[in-house]
Amino acid sequence: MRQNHHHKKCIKNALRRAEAVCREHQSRLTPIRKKVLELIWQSHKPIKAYDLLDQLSTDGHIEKPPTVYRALQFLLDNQLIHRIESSNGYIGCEFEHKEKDSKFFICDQCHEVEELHEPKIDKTLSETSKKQGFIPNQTNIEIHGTCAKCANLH
Amino acid sequence: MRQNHHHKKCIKNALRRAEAVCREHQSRLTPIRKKVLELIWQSHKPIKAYDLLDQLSTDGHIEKPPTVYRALQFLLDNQLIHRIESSNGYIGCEFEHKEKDSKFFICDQCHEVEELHEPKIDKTLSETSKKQGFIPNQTNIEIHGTCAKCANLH
DNA sequence: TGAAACACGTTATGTTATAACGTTAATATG
DNA sequence: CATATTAACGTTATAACATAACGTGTTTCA
Repeated sequence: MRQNHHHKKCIKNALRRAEAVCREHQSRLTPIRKKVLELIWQSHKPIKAYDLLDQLSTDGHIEKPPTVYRALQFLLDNQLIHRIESSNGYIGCEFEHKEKDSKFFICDQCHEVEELHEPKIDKTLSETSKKQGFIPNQTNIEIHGTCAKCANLH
Repeated sequence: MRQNHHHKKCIKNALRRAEAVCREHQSRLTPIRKKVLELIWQSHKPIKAYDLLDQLSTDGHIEKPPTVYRALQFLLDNQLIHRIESSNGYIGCEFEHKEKDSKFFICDQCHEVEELHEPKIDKTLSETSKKQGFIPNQTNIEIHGTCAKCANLH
């Protein structure tokens, strides 16, 4: 797991933030939504919709796709998770953003994902947009490669 | 169409480049691959695999998915096209790159896509990667928004 | 000319996602 | 508090995107 951090804290933080956001937006963190968010936060690797579906299902009851896709949409809309386009996966959002941008380093060895926030990048991109007369609404950056940890293992 | 350019020239250029690349790589621009590349270059909007499939099919003969996906894979491998991850579409590659990176402005109004090449961005991203100890292999940037032309129409 | 590699045909299936409509639960309003 | 309204969820079906696996034809080249 990335840099020995206290992962339970991550989950707790995520839930706490989710509750705050929902309070603010006057929306509801229902049991399904909460459960999906927790499952996503089990790791820093993207998880797929159908894997979530499996984990939501029990012997007694198999959840159907719309259940999980609706929860995912809710969490996306509230900026609590991100979608990784290049792998159809979903990952917890590490920061509070105003913008809906998502910017990641994605390790192709261990599959961990790290969100990046580097004002310089935002600035450069926004300059380039301006130069072209393009009005950006949502920026996605997905950088595939090898993370520091995997690189150090050779 | 973007800035009244000579679109037939685009297609011709693309084909010419494809032939050169294939010669260089000792690979073959077969009729199917060529046809797919031409279809992709019919516009500067991403086209989807199954739309290509429809266009490849005739009254007499319906092409099957592997046909088009194989051609797409070939063109991707040879950096003649890019995949737009956020819309499952394919678009002609406007520049000769060494890197497999793909960076786009995507207009959500008219759906035209413009490839961006801005060394400053590359530089900033590579600095940020270095700082994190991340070794990038492939970078995808997809900036959704409104293009200059659509913005000027209000 | 025949072996090897490459490209394509074909069938089947896997994976990802949404439409549409009915039911239940939460919230707001008189 | 009753009931209207909206939000959330259940359920069925199907759409949209993509690949596995295996057979056949074509090209290349020794």
